Order: sequence, then structure tokens, then C-alpha cells
Amino acid sequence: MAEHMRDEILAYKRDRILQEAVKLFYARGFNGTTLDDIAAELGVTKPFIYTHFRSKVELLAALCQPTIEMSLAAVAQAAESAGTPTIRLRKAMEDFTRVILQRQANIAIYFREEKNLSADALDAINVLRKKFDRVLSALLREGVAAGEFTIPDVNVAALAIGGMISWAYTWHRADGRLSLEDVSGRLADLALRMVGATV
Amino acid sequence: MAEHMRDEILAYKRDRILQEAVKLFYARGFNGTTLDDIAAELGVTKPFIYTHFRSKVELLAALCQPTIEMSLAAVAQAAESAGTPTIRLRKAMEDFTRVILQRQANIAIYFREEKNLSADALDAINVLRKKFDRVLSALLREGVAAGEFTIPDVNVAALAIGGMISWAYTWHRADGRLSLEDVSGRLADLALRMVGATV
DNA sequence: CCAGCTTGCTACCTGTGGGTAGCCTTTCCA
DNA sequence: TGGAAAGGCTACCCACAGGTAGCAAGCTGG
Repeated sequence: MAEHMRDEILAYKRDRILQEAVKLFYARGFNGTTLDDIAAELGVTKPFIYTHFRSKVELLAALCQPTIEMSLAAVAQAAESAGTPTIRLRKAMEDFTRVILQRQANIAIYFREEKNLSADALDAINVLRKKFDRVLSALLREGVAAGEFTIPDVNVAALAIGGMISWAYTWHRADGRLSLEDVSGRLADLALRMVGATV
Repeated sequence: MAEHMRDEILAYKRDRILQEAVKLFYARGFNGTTLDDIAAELGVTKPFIYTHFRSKVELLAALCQPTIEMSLAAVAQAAESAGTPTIRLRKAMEDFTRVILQRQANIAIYFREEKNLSADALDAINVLRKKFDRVLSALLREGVAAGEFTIPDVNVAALAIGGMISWAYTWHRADGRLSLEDVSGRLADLALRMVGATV
């Protein structure tokens, strides 16, 4: 029991560090943020961070990788769900957009700071991204086979759709004209149009 | 005459510094590249660079801004050219893609290192980007007015199209399956589909 | 052939920030 | 109530890299 709660608190501290790191890396960039900055924001000191993360670079990986995993999971789950390719593609794109916008800061940091990741972390993430492209391409091919989509070049289409939606991290404002649901609906519509599906 | 040639040589030196900086910033990131690295690659020393650029940050701006200007120019010129909105949009998207892929490294550096730009340089570039969005949105609206396009939300469509194409900098390989012309053709097609144009 | 200007180099300074050693305080159990 | 373990802090180290001062070498015009 005591042990159990100690672990929860440990996890909570780790989480708070990550939260604050995301906020600052997003606002000032990875190299523009010092560990002292993060510590100050939390009301602690630098060595405190080192009891939870081995290095600044590990902190970066810890805030990128799970977000990429979520993106992949969203698309993979929708692709495997029930329904026609059209229905599944719409769900995949809506859910993917939600991840991108809910984890907007993490996504931005990942794309900006990729070069600062360790080779290992980068490899792990690249595996996920390759898988993402394969899953999306497979879904598009399924739709073509079913006669629902018309796509001249499936691989380019997958990259184009993935890019169009990923890009939303650069322009969406949570306090702007469009809610998260507005954006995910509109981008999913555009994706369906790109593949020639009947909307 | 003598003066004239001296200026040419000055410009040439400046250009070579920029070339090498682009190569290294692209490969290792802005913060992962030292001015000594760039100098070494050129067979010169750090103070040499300082006779052509006031600081590392100025170097960064000098390799970002002209590329953004080229993107805007490509779209603006196509939008003002002759032909139907459909024809002009196709040309705009093809030319925009060409800029993105010809200046792939510069574009990548800009998006990654935006946070490292001076406030002034960033402002100047943001003006260009706003203009880019306005020009593209205006062209889409024209197409809608002419009955050639069907677009539920013009602003989102402009961002989506711009994003889809910009994104090509992340995946295009000059030595890959698709040539620059292949990609620009296919992405322009996809853009036209997104706006409901008759391809 | 010399004066002076241009050009680029050698050698250096210095702030910064990631990372660590070792101590103090609090907590918890015997 | 004493002692040990855990948790976090103070104080520090030092490599690195942006930026500069001042000198040497070569070109140019008189």
C-alpha cells in the first residue's frame, strides 16, 4: 500500500516535469530552454529533474515517443474497426487529427527537435512512422480494391493526407474560430475528397 | 570595373558560406552546427564568416527569408496569370511544389529553427506567410465564385493545401522513385481534387 | 620599391548550461 | 528517541562555442 502510493507520486512528479518541459520547449525551443528554467517553473532545482530523467535528451524522447505512438494507434484502430473503407478512413482521419491537436505542443516539438534525439530514440520513432504510413496506405488500397476510392498513386496520397493533417499543429489555435471537432471534421472531409470517395 | 568584380567576389563568398551553412544546418541542426564546422568545410576560419555576417542568427535568417519569398512569389505569380481559376491553381501548386523541393533544405531549416530567428526576421517572414495564405484563399474564392470549385471552408482548405505541399519537404528524396516533376504533378492533382475541381 | 589598405588568420575571452558530488533535512520505523 | 534511508538542495565543475582583438601577409597605386 505504502509502496503503491509512492509509485503513484513518483509517476506524478515525472508527469509534472514532462508537462512543464513541453510547455517551455514549445514556447522557446529545446535549446532555448534550460533545465534550470524547467526546474524554476516547478519550484524545484535541477538535480530534482535528474532523479527522474537521465539527461535532457531523454526528457525530449519521453515527450515525443508516446505522442507518435498515439498517432499510430488512432489510425491503426480505426483501420481495423468495422465498416466500409470510407467509414474507416473518415474515423482514422478524425481520430488522427484529434491526437495531433490534443498533443499539439508535443507534435511541434518532435518535428522541430528531431535532430536532438538520440539515435536509439529516433530509430524507435522511425519504426512507428513507417508503420503509420503502411497502415494508411493499406487502408487506401483496400478502398481502391472495394471500388470506393480512386487514387493514381497510393503512396503519395498517404503522404499527402498524413502531411495535410499533421500540418494542423502549425496553425490550429485552441482559442480560435474553429474547435477541435470542427477541424477534425473538415480535414477528414478533405482527405476523403482527395481519394475520390463519395462524401 | 575593378569595383564591379570585387562585389561579385564578395557576393560569391557570401553565397558559398550560405550553401555550406544550409548543408550542415540541414544535416545536424542549427544548434548542432558550429561556425567552426562551417568554416572548416569551406577551408577558412570563423572570423572569415564574421566579415560577411554579423552573427550566426543572421546567417540563419539569410537562408530562410529568400526561400519564403520564393514560395510566395510562385503562388502570387500563378494566381495573377491568365486562365481559369482551375488552370491557375494547378500552376500555382506545381510551382509552389517546385520551390519547396528545390529549396528543400532551406525549408526544413526554416520550419525547424523558427524559434532561433530574431524577432525582426520572424516578423518579416510572418508577413510573407500571411500574404501567402491570403493569396491562396483569394484564388480559391475566385474559383468558387466562378463555379469551378466547391469548398465548405476556404480558409481551412487553403491551410490544408499549403500544408500538404509544404510537407513534401519531409519525405521527398531527390534520388528516390519520384522526380520533382512527378511530385509536383501529383500534388497539384490532389489539391485540385480537394477543392472539387474537374481534373 | 615602398606605403598603406585589404583580407584573413592566430589566439584568446567569456557566458552559458548540462551534469555531478556531497550535504542537510525530513520521515519513518524500531 | 535514536538512527538510517530517502529526497532534494547548495555549490560546483568544465566543455563548448559564439564572438573579438590584434597581427601577418599580400595586393595596389604612387
